[in-house]
Amino acid sequence: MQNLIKATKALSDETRLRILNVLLERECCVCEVMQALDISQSRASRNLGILQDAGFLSARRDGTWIAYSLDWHTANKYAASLARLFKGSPISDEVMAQDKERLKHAVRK
Amino acid sequence: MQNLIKATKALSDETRLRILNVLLERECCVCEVMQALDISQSRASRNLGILQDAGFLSARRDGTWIAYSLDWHTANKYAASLARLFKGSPISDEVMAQDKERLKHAVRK
DNA sequence: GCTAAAAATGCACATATCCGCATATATTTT
DNA sequence: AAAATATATGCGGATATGTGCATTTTTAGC
Repeated sequence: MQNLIKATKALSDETRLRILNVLLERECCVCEVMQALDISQSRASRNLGILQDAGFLSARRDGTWIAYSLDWHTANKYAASLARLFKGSPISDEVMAQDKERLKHAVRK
Repeated sequence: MQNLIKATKALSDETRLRILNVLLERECCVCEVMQALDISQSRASRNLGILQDAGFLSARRDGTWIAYSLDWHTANKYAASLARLFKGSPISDEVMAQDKERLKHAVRK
């Protein structure tokens, strides 16, 4: 039950849904998430951490960067189901659209 | 997006998951939920209200009682998907099992 | 209308959550 | 090893959430 609570709690936040939305496009490092969502570094990092802890994301180091991506084979089966649900019916929303647009121009600088 | 947040927030609480668990068995009034979960009246009522507001439950008056049940045709499509997910892989858990056991002996008194 | 029973709600309190700011940690490059 | 860059985290403050207690609201039966 705690796995499910952790997964749904992770999804019940606008910032984190927006992060999932951009990660659905492609893997991102913290600095790209910052740029796409136009939020602070600590905010991006913390929320990525929460999503990872809940089982939604996997991370791999890529040089100086840490690339986060959706984890479709997570140990948390609830996170897996929820992520597939999210992927299946992505949110059409002005904010989400803007995030994706900014993501196109996000760079690892 | 707010609908999804409301739905996942509603699910991210142990009490409310336990309520859904017993409602998966059969429709219940507040006093039956109280007994099944062994919680206070206000706690049962409030959490039923939150689940209803999020689109998971429908309520109908039945005499003195108000019978709550899972709403499979809710307007909140996210709640609908999540409820089906929950139904599809119910939580096997000692607490949940106890709740269902107590539900058997719950009465409208 | 009055009483009894079920359910909802105002209030107060404890705890949890989210964020910005500043700082710490980790990795690469020189 | 020092500097630069990316990421993580401790801390404090504002807000949100969950609950119990007491009270109010709603309905049924008389």
